[in-house]
Amino acid sequence: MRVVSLDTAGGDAKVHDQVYDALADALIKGQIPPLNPVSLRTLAANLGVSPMPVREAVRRLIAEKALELQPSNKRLRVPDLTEKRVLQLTKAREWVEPELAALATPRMTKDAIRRLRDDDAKLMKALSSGDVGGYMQANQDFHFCIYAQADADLFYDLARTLWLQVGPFMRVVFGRLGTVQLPKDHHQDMIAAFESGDPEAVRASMQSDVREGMEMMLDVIRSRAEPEPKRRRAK
Amino acid sequence: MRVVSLDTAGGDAKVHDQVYDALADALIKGQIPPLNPVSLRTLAANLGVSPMPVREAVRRLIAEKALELQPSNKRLRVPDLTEKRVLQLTKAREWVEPELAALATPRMTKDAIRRLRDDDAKLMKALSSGDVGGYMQANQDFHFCIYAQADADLFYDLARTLWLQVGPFMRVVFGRLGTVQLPKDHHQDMIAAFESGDPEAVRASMQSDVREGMEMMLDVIRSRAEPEPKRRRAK
DNA sequence: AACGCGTCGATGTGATCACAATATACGCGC
DNA sequence: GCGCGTATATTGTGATCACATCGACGCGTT
Repeated sequence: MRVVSLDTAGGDAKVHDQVYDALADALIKGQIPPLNPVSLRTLAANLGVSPMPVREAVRRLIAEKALELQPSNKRLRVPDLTEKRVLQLTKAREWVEPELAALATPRMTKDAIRRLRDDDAKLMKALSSGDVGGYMQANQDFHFCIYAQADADLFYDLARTLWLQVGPFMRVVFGRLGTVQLPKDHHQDMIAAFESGDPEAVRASMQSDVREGMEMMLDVIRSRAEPEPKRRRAK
Repeated sequence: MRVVSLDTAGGDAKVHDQVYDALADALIKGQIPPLNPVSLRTLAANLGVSPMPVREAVRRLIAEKALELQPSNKRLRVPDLTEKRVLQLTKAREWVEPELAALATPRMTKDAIRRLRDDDAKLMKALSSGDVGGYMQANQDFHFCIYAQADADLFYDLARTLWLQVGPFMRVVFGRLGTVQLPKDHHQDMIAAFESGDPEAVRASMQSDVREGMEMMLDVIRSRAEPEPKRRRAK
């Protein structure tokens, strides 16, 4: 199964941007597991383009730490997460995402709030049916629907790069825990806070939401004495 | 005068990394003014390499928003700063850099503090002699000497990308204000706080330092009704 | 002298070729 | 059967070529 594919919609979009979007999407959804090797030519062949635009997309993802180049050998792969790194990612997410949510609060439209309810419904549905992919998609849609309203592109992009780094690991977390024992999210509280227009309540809900998610990830990181060296190759 | 040059030291460092370092250094020091056009081939010729590694370095800098591609026409240039963007950069810097300083506090070695004193001395010297380049260099050394001690690479890199974005504009600020009427920095307070090992005092000093610098920048942004369309080409 | 239009040059982008370095697979010897 | 060295394949990197597109400049006309 190919986990990456090109969006063949727009005609004049740069190829390397399409490749970037495809790769970023696959990463943020956790479709490419940590430590999974990636090669320029293989990707290029799968996407039906020359290695050139793939190089540019990959260079960009490396800059965002969504991919890494192994030091001695020069293989390209999805980075692994250390405990130290998770703690930093947690701190960063606990700052930007509540900030974005607070900024978005006075700008939330009725339509956006409706989309939030819709996304949360999809999320609950995916949760009860054990659909990990659907859960991650709905959760991502929920959060970034909020962040898009904040009108703060620098913070938005920062949040994006942070999700790009935690994405591959979220799938691992669900693999260990399953969707059954997920703690209750704070989406309902958040929606209520949006409707009453209380930025600080929104901020608090978002921070709890982020914190609890990252605590789960931290537990998984700590619990793996040694990661199984089994590597699946996503092609 | 060529504002970018390759570090010809290490032999096995990738060329595109050297190009990146050279460009990033020039940008962070404000040696390339905002809106200054940049071209792959010109840079490649100046650096004595093929356009290929320059493309990769530039792609990385675009990802970090240190360079931008004009939308309709496809020229490459140093981004301009809007008021909205400065406000976001201020918020971000006021969070990461005090955080880094606080993290660095218990890890500060005698040697690092000595370097701080040294950098601050250079800074004062450059200030009194009106040496803008020397001032920016010393200020950068001072801050990143601290950040390097924090042992938090995610935050460190974030601070770096933020400086990359404000760098070109700092030079503009000094061009408007001159080095004479700079407000007193908080470097002395900070050094004292480091020596007494008080993270919160360090954090407060750093935040004031960042805030006042960014307020100066914001004033300059606001004061320019229309920027002079005069563009110098740095070659 | 001012304006319009066409040409030329320069730009970013993509494809292809070449190369050194390394991982992987294979086969030989023990 | 197992260890190890060699050979092959694949990797990322850099250079060069080709091309569509846009800006700049100059010439011509009014």
